[in-house]
Amino acid sequence: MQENERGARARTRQAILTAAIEMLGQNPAAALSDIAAAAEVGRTTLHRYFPERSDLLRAVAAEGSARLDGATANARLDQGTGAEAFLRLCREYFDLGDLLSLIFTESDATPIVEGGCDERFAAMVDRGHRDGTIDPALPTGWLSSLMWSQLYAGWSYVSQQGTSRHEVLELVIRTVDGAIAPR
Amino acid sequence: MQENERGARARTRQAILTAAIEMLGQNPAAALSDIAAAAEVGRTTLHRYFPERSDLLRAVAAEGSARLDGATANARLDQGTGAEAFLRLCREYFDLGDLLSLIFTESDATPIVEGGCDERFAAMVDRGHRDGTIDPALPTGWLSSLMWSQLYAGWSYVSQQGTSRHEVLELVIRTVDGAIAPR
DNA sequence: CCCCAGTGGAACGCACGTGTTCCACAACAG
DNA sequence: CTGTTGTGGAACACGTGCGTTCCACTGGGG
Repeated sequence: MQENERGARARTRQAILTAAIEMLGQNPAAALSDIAAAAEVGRTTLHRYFPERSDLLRAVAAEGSARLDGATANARLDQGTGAEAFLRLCREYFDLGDLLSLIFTESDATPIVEGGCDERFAAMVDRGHRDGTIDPALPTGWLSSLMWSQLYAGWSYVSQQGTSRHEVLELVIRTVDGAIAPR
Repeated sequence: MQENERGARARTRQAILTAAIEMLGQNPAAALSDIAAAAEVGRTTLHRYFPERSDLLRAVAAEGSARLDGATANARLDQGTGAEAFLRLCREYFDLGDLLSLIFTESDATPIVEGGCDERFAAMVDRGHRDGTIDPALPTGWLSSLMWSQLYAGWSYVSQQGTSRHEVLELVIRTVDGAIAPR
């Protein structure tokens, strides 16, 4: 949003956004006072940056979309076989961390993931169907659901169990790999 | 709960419970007035059966556990190979319908699924690990997370997309089958 | 017929989250 | 030192969900 902010203001705004992503991921109905406390700022300060709850939600969605776009770009979806790109994307998205809960839980307005599946994602799946590395019986939409649910399950597994982040990522990759492979 | 209820009372209680499972699955913070409306009863009547919200939540959890136990029993986890039993369980659980959302969303108190994984589930996984039908690299806890996340993704897919219930179930089975198979 | 269990609408007090205003304090640049 | 900037506490009004009480209506069984 405000690109011209510097120093303290930019830092405070970012702290609030980060705390909001964490808290809203755990509970989409989190109170503003809880988000303010998590960001270690007063509720008054939060309202100074985001006058209404909807303003904060919009900023969180924008921040989420930006992080998501960055991760998608890092995955270089147009390189290698379809399945290779798919697994690379999973690895990149897994690093989104707290944001995964938020993306997966988004039943509300201002969606982070654009509806109808990203076109780069669809192109990657098509390539995988054609080069024989992705099971042609699995439609694009289901592959998207599959990926997000596995990523969310993995992230929850990290948060709840004591297993290390890297170890769980390998579990996710292994099961996704098996799930999308042709028979 | 009240086993001695008959006729109208039992019917009303069941209607409220069914509506509560549906509404709470869509939104865990659903208002009691919305649940009452979904059950086509007055809010007063709802309070007459479940004085406090926590009473309703406990009854919903009990009802959910009962349905879950029934489905688990139907799956005959001790028959066939580990993987066969695993997929049978997925088919049975998929029929839980609305309840899947509720089970997967339960971040609150009164959990429906007992913590630490059901012992029958663990025994089935162990058998699958030994008979070579379930990838030994996948621990029991992860297989549980995997199953629930796939079932939830499938159920959401049915609710959102126009795909038929049976068709989606086959997608779930296919991906789960590939995910748990040894390499 | 009357009784009564079951129901539901209306209204109230309460708790909580939200959005707002006002004021006090600390850090820092002039 | 003085004014500006960023902050946060206190208090208020408002809306909403919750839990309660009271009363009127309906339908079936005695």
